[in-house]
Amino acid sequence: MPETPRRTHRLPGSRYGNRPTMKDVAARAGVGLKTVSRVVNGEPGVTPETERRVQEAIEALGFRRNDSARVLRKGRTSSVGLVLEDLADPFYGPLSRAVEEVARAHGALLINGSSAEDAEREQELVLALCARRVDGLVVIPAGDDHRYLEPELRAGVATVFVDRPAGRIDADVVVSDNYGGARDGVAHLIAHGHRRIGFIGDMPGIHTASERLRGYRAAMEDAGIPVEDSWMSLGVTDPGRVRRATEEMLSRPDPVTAVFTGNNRVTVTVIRVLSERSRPVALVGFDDIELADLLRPGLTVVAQDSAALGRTAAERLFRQLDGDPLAPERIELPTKLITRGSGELPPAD
Amino acid sequence: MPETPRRTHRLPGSRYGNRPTMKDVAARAGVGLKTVSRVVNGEPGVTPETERRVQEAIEALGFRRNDSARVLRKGRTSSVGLVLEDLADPFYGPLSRAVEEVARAHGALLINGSSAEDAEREQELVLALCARRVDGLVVIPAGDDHRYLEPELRAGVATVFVDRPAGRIDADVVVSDNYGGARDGVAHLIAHGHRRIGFIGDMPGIHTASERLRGYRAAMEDAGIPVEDSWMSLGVTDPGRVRRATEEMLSRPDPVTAVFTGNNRVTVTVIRVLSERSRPVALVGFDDIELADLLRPGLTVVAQDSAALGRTAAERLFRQLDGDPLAPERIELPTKLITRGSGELPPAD
DNA sequence: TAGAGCCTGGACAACGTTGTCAGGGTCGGG
DNA sequence: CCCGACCCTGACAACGTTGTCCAGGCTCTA
Repeated sequence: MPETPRRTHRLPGSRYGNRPTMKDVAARAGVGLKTVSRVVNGEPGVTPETERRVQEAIEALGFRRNDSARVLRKGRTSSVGLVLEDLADPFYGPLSRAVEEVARAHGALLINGSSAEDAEREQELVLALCARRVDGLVVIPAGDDHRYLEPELRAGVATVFVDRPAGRIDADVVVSDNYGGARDGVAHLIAHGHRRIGFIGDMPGIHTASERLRGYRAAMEDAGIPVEDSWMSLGVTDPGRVRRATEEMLSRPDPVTAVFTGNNRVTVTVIRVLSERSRPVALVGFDDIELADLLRPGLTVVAQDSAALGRTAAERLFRQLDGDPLAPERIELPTKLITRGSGELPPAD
Repeated sequence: MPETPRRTHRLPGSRYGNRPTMKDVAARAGVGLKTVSRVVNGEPGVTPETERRVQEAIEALGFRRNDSARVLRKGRTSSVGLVLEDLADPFYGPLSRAVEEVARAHGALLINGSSAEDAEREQELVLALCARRVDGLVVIPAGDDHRYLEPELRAGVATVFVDRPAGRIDADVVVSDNYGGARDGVAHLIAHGHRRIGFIGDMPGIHTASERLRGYRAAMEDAGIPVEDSWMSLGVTDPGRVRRATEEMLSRPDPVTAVFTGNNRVTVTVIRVLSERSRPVALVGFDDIELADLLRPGLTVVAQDSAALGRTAAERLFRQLDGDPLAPERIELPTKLITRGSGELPPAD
């Protein structure tokens, strides 16, 4: 007695719009399934004549291999995830591109997303990427606790943090020398005769911000200059408040004669404020800015090489993936002081 | 006679680093596979007690659902691909971010890559994305023949082109009003008394470049000014050649008194050249530039809203995905003339 | 001409998940 | 007390691909 045929479980509607599968190709070419697979993957052991027939069928049907199934079988997705703060921030453009180029050289695609500086959103993104089984992760952390990544690390997801270190887990990290860069920048102002130097930066809770603040303090201390609280403005980045903070520093009885700004957003606003004033104020900013050389005076900056950050991180990632079980390491890239005028103005006392 | 047990086909080494599967979770929680699936997906029909046990096992094992398998089963990847020219170009930052935000609002991730203005690389990327079965594609085309996408379109991959139209296929496209913007920009110069106006732009093979050139010609014609060939420099974008072209226009017996630049890379170089000269030359550039207001004179530009391009394209994409079988359409977004000084300089005759 | 060995091709299981369906238990009503 | 309705749970197939293994046909040599 023949079994009653089991009802097929095909999904309703157009699954992938009903794309042809290898089975369809095989049927059309009159060969076996595996032979199609061999042709598609360029494996040896297929006669030219058979290969031609298969190619023809592929062409005719518009077949395209389904990588989801391939991934499921092979266990590798050939893709890496990049989580950064904001894709639209010009600082991250070269970084993303560098990661992409390295990934491309290793045959991998890049999936990326913006955390918008929100720890929860960062975690959500990272875990979504892990669920897709990206081979590796490059993360510019927003939060300060990454223990949620522990199971992933144990499972062998290669991970490299960039720009800021990971929180509460042991992982590779690639950062700029924020401390040294800020120290050099401030020392540069001191060398040009300044003693009352303002610092405007982000919340010290952010690693880069606190390192840069530390560099500022170190340079001042090295020069034997006691720092007054009123010279520092921390946790201030939106244009309105930066403007107010700058004006305050410049309007006191003993105004600062120079300003060191902790990141490019702050720098831009400060330039605007200073350009409205007649008395020249020296300025050195952390992070380079496009067209900085065209301003009058040219903008002196402590530049980090964001492409190098991305490239270094991605290369480290693929070394992990290539099997070396490397001990987590902290890699620090140097910054570069670029003098263009604004940092060389003498104090207007 | 008992069958000899078939050799298991487990892959060598650490597949996904041997991550736990639902089966493992089920075993540990002492429940069935499907029950775990139900808990993971928040489906109804599980008693709180059972759910608790499952959650516990998930936690203990560090289980994370494998989306590759899920995709294979469900036929939707919840991801969209974005192919652009260069992730590092500031013009594309806001565009990418906008696409990402729309995708996020629809629960999708963004996979993106740079074509580096190379048609072959564009195709390679697009097809790789199709193999991953992205639900949709946003493409800034590098090539001018997209017939290779026909099978994909038939298979139901939603596709929207941005910034430039697709070549030789019928598809949605979102572009800026390049023609109108350039015409307005040049007309603005004419209105300020200029008659000898230079144009420096990309190869007319690139759609945006030819449209902007067309706008330039139209404005000149509207004003009854015959255009001399020596005023136009086409297909020139690298700094060295732009510099030479600019200097040439300015050193002839009858030098141009104003320049219209066809994109931001060109604009930047021209600003550098002009800033070295004593005689003021008016300038209007296509594409806005950060800090354009801080230059002296401020830079007058025809600005496109790159975030709006991305947002519009992505929204259109998801409307396609939500089922409306929309007829392919061309959507044109307006540009905006922003006057800041450089375009209002009078001719120095 | 037979046997050994190679080459090509195909059958089949397995990857980890979800949809379908059926079994078993509980509860309430007749 | 029995039956049906309902709820929870799990067995099983299927998604499309690739790795393994075997069969059959061919060539080459003795």
